[in-house]
Order: sequence, then structure tokens, then C-alpha cells
Amino acid sequence: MHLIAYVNPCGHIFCRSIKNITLMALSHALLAALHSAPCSGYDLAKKFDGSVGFVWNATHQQIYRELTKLEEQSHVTAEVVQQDNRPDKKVYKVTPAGEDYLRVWIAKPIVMSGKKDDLLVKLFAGDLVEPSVILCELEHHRAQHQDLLDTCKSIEQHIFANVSPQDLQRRYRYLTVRQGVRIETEWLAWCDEAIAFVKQF
Amino acid sequence: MHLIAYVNPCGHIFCRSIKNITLMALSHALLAALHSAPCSGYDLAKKFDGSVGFVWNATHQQIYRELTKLEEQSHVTAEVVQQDNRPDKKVYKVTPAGEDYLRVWIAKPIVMSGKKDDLLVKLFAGDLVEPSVILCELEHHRAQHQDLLDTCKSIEQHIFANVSPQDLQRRYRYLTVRQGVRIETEWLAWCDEAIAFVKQF
DNA sequence: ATCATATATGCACTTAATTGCATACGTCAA
DNA sequence: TTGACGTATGCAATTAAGTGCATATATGAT
Repeated sequence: MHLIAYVNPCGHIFCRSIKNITLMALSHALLAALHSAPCSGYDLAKKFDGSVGFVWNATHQQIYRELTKLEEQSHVTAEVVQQDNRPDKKVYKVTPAGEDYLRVWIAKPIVMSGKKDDLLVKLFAGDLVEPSVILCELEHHRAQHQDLLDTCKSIEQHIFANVSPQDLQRRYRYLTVRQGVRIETEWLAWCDEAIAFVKQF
Repeated sequence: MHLIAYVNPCGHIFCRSIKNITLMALSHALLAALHSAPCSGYDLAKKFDGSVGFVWNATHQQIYRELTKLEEQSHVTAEVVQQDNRPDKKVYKVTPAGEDYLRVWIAKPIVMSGKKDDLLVKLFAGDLVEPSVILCELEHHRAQHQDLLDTCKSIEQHIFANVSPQDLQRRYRYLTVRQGVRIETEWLAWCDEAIAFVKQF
């Protein structure tokens, strides 16, 4: 098997095999979620309490398929857990090999994925329709961003109110919540600006 | 052919055929770009002057393939234009049918696509690696957001400095640039917050 | 001459994402 | 006892997206 070595801009050296590497991002998101708390596919699909669901969304079908793949690659192990009054569940946790796989991926610098935003594309051709149509869509989106912001703020206050400086994992996760709070706040502000703008027409 | 009627939250009625509809988002982005200015695939791939490239990114291969499809569906027409000192180019423009297709799509309320961010996933498992690795990645991203912000600000000043209130198309496009300015500014601020945070470790 | 760069377009192949279905156990209510 | 809902998992098929390669003309530099 061929190996290739990289040096990232900070001088960290890492390597990976050229073949049989899936760069599929969902696998990393699942491993990151399982790293912080072992759980079942169903749990992952529910995007529970401030977890990775907020930074990477996927359907349950994608998640189950990917978990099966990760198990085949020995990046996770599964344990069937019997429950009262509920179907059995398979609880997954990350293996040391899975952690290595994550470490390699984290150290590899990535180019920001380009923006892909339906709403902005709509605005681009907004003059084709009545302003009220655009206004409606803007208000629809505003409501969605408001919901997200409320959720992020709630997580910020309840989960990360009193985190000890030693709890590195939680402090890193806190940063992702902060991103949600900041960006959603700004999205809301932009929506308001855009709504006011369109109302002039 | 079956038809289905919708009423969006603002009371606008619209309909579309159930079959043979591609909801593929790239086609809408290309139509929106061509709507504001007919041009070639090459031009579209260059993401020129404040155009749709900033709100929807794609490779030239995707763009050429999609343009061919759009031509087959009669949503665009192509005209071969001979040039001096350069290969011929095919200039595409949107047909009335293409405009209708865009109008229907614009009027259809869309659910915000879920967030998918590699950097945040990395932070989620940040405790697996040395803080300097995360710091490096944060600074790398900060630079990318700074570039984008500079570009957006430049477009804001040069293209939209003196737009007449009557120029609806340009005023809508101005809103997309404003979104870029606002969100990238906030991304930068978050990067700074995160960098300061990680430097404590 | 040859090489790099810019313009201009496209096919073939592979991988990822989405959609539609299918299954099964349990609770609670009509 | 049927039907709706929540928990829990998954396959099959399709569609979209991404990667790698190929081609051609023209300019300017070495």
C-alpha cells in the first residue's frame, strides 16, 4: 500500500494511504459525535443536545449506512443493548483506529467549502417575481434562523454555563455553539435589513 | 402528465408537474446567473464580478454538463460566437420557459438546508489533537474568510455604489453582497474569538 | 522549438446524497 | 382491533456532485 506524507502550514507532519481512503465528510462527523458520547444511530439521527447534528445534518438512512461502513472498517464497534419496552438498539463507540483516522483528518488542512445558498440564488433572480413573493421567503427564513438561534442560545446557557477549564472537550464544543449564536444572530440582522429593503418596492 | 398545485404561506398559488422535474439546485443558480447576463460556460465558471458564483459554487465540468441539460430542456438557448484570437464560445441565454421554471422555483418555499461545516466538526473532536493543530486550522480559515470579505466589500463599493432605485435587478443582487459582507465579518469575529480561546490551552 | 498560461468545451468514471420503501416492537387512544 | 405515533433499523434505486482526463486554439516567454 502506498503512503503519502503531508506537512501542514504549521509544520505538523501526517500521512495517509492513497487508496481506500474515503474522504466522505459524514464519516468524520459521526466519529466526532460518537467520540464525545457513544450512542445509537437513532440517537445520532435525532441531533440531540448540542451535538454534531448542528454542524452536520444528515438523514437516518445516511447515518445507518455510514455506521455500517465504519464498523466494517473497524473505526467503530457496535454493542447490541436490550431495552425495556423498546426495540433493541446498537450502541456504537469509536475504536483507537477510528480516533487515529479522525486525528489524520483533523490535521489535514481543508479548503472552505464554497457557499451554496438557495435563498441568495432566489434573490439573484428576484426581479422575476412580485416583491411579496421574495418578502414571504425572507420572512420564512427569518423564522428558521430565529429558531436556530434560540436553540443555540439555550444550549449555550444550559450545557456550557459552568464548564471547568480542564474539560477540553466541552470547551471545544462550546466554540461550535458560539459559532451558531454569532452567525445566526447576523443572519437574523441581514434578514431584517433585506426585509426592510424589499418593502420599499 | 400530473400537475400539483401549491399555496405558499403568503397565499401565492403555483403549480408544477410531478414527473420530469429536476430539483437540482445548480440549474437554478445557472439560470439566475444567465438571467442577469447571458454568457458562456467559461464565464460562469470564473465566478465573475459579484455574480452567482459567490452564492453557489461549482466546477466547470458541472457547469458545462448542466448547461447542456438546460439546453435540451429548452430552458436556455445557445449561440456560437466567433472570437478573434480565441476559441469560439457558446453564449447561453434564458428562454421564456426557463424564466417560468425559475419563477416556479422561487415561489416554492424551501427549508433551509442544514449546516455542513468541516471546521466545526473538527472542533467537535478537537481534544484528540494538540491545540496548535486546531489553532493552525482556525488561522487558515480566518485568512479565507478575510479574502472573501475583502472581495465582497470591494464589490459592494464598486458595483453597487450608485445604483438607481429603479434598477430592481441590481438592488436584489446588492442584498446578496450585503449578506456576504455581514456573514463574513461575523465569521472573522468568531475566528478571532476561537483563536483567543484556544491559545489559553 | 518547447513550455507555460489563458481561453474554451466536454466525456467517463466514481463517490456522495437523496428518496422511497420496508420491517418490527411497543404504547395509547378511539 | 385498528390506527396513529414513537422507537429502532435498514435496503434498493435514483439523482446529484465531484474527480480525472482529454481536446483545441492562441499568446508570450525561454
